[in-house]
Amino acid sequence: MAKRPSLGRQKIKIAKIEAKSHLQVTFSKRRAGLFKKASELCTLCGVEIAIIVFSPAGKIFSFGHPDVRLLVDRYLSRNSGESSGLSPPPSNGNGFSELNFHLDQILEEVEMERERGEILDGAGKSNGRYWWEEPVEKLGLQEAEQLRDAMEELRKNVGQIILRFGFLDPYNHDGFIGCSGPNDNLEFLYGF
Amino acid sequence: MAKRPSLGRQKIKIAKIEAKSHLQVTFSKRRAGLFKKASELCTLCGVEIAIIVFSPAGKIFSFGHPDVRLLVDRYLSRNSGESSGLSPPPSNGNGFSELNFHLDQILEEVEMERERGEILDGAGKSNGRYWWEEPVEKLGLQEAEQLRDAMEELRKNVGQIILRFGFLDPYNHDGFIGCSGPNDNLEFLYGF
DNA sequence: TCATCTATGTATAAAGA
DNA sequence: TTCTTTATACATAGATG
Repeated sequence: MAKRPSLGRQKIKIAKIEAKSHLQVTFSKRRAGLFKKASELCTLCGVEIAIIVFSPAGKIFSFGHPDVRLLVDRYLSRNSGESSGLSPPPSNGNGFSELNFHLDQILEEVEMERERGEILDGAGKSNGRYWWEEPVEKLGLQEAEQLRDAMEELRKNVGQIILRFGFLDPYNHDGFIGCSGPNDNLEFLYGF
Repeated sequence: MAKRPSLGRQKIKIAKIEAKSHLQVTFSKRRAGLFKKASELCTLCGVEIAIIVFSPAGKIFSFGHPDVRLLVDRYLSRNSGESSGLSPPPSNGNGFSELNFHLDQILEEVEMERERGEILDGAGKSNGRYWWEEPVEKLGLQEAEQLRDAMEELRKNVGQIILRFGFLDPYNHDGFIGCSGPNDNLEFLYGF
């Protein structure tokens, strides 16, 4: 009788998981599950959702539809009447600033994808500072190169639009309006 | 074989619910479920989570452990600082799904800008559903048209990339991986 | 609207590859 | 270790009060 190939899902107590390897697995699974649920809720009910998760090491994972910062800023402005001062959108008083910020978001996304491709291109080196960091990438090299090229093309396209409208400081090629500087993409390539 | 008192849970397609009463019920249930999942993740893994939900009517629901405002401020300071990274994308453990979601976000942004142009085109009737509708009147019509065209071009560009990599179901123009399109004004009427 | 019930879909804890 | 598999816990669609 009864030699089970698996015990199946076991009931667990909702309390802090102490075993680190176990915690890491659970975190990854449940984080994915949480984001999926949020995504479904967005689609089913036509709502907008932002989720921000800080790991114990202070790393950030976020989900946002249509955009985390957009929703966060709206949340702050709703709850404090005026802009809280912590909220990024620079107010130039002409309406362009918000649009500017918005496009900045797009550019950031594109830039991240482009850099992602570059990272994939070169031998990805893990910084490995934390025990939960997972050094993995599933994209094949060829796919990564294609993606990088496609993203580069897209980025140029966005850049033209932005330049056309004068959204960027012409003297600062790295500096986008809202945020600037290269981002640390390693965080999002490796878990937690 | 007695008659079943209930059919039990039925499988549903993840697409926008059109029936308003049904939508309301689903929203309430799944919102509660989402917050519960977040709560469990906080406890199990010792992470900090903030969730902000905007209903189509603009009503805000939020979850935060330890506190939404605290986490939001931290998130913004992280992302505004010159040294630290930008917001990481949602991490599903699958590289492609992450990328897919990212491109979805980009598409979403572009789509919003495109609609912005259209709204501006058709004589400024602002119903205040989106953040950008307030300052929008300050944009000149000519600028708006330029923007619309540029965004349309960009959108096509993104679409090509996505199709090239097969990220989207070519037969389903609404169903992106992460989230679906922007809200219609239908549920705008319902108070949730 | 809001809670409850039931049957079933889905997420996931553990173990295996 | 990362990905699958398995069995089960949990979430929830639809009906009902």
